[in-house]
Amino acid sequence: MTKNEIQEQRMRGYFIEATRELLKAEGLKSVSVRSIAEKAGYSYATLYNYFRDVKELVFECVRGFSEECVASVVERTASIPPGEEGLRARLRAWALYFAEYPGVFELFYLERLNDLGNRHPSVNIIWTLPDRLCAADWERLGEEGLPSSRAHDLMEAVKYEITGMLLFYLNRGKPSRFDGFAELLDARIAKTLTPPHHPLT
Amino acid sequence: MTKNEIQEQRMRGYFIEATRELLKAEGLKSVSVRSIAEKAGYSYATLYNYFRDVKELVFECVRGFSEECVASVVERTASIPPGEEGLRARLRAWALYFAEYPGVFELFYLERLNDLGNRHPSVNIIWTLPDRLCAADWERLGEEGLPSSRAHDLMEAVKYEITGMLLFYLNRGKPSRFDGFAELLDARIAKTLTPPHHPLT
DNA sequence: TAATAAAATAAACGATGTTAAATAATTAAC
DNA sequence: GTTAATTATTTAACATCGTTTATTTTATTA
Repeated sequence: MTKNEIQEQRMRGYFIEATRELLKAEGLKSVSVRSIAEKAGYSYATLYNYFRDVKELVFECVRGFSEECVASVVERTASIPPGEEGLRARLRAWALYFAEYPGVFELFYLERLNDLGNRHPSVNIIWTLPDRLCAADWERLGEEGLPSSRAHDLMEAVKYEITGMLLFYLNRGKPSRFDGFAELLDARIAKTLTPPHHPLT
Repeated sequence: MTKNEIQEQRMRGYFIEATRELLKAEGLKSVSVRSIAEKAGYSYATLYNYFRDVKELVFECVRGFSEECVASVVERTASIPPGEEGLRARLRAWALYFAEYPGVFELFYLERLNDLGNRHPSVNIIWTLPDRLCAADWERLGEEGLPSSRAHDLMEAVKYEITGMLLFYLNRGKPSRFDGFAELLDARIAKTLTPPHHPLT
């Protein structure tokens, strides 16, 4: 890495860090090219020497937040060994990270990235985040006899379901308080992972 | 209704209809107080004589779209009697309405309504839409012996799950094409409503 | 018809993202 | 080490946005 590249990466880092702080503390609504530049200590026009536009900058934060989320989940569930209980706990911790930082949820799932195209790397980071968190749990359940196709189905179901719950809770106030959300979250994870043996008809 | 109230309702209707058309055709990004007013044939300042702000106007469209969605689902599934098959078909048609009109999805689930508060009537219209669509199906399944608590759980699961799927498909390009989404939708509805008798461990 | 009330609009404000021109800082050449 | 060229940064400007205030037009009433 040449001298100029080091400096360039440093400058990008200043802007990215400023954006991260704004996103975490106040959410997307308070992230503007001017507020970022002020926090970074530069003029807002300087930003355009290091990022194509403000959307590129904002989505540069995805990787960092995903790593932070992984760290949060690992720390909160370190004592729980791989398996069914670990799976539930890690899915729960994954969801609670977004409930704690709604601005990160906005960035991951709500913010449009029209022109960046949907092949942007951040989309895959977001999509595969829960899979990475629970890989060991599914592996263990596989060793215990769970077919991998069934594992895949369950993971898909619970991923979509929790994302939908977060959407309603954070964006539509359903449920209105955190307590209600946490309760609902636990109940739904349990029921989806171990559905009762009771056919519809 | 007095003469003035009639005129006021008419004026509100002009703006609401203009907003509806913009939303359906081009999505939220092209909805602005100026574009609405131009389509309605008035100055943009006139809008503020009939709506507190543009968010109030935009959310006034929710009821109309929800009725349109109901009509679409009813029409597409009229021949299917209440029961398990009807349930699947109506949930599918509900999701496909949003896949067809991504702008309506944005309005229903993505657009913030910070200041309007989360007790706004549109939130309940949105939340209960699938319940109203499938009420007869659940009723029939109840008559056939399905416990209402189980029905409630399944409906909750499938509502969150489909919303999550729509979020990923419309906002993150997962899956990238409609075919993939429709296929995934059918598969997930079927699997969630009739999970296999196979415990995790 | 003239005075008054109401409705519609034009003008303006502050904030947004972005670009072009102008200044400051750094590097290269001598 | 001073000057010229290049690069980095900033100021100024533009178009667009939501909203408010002042002004003009339209309708109603005396």
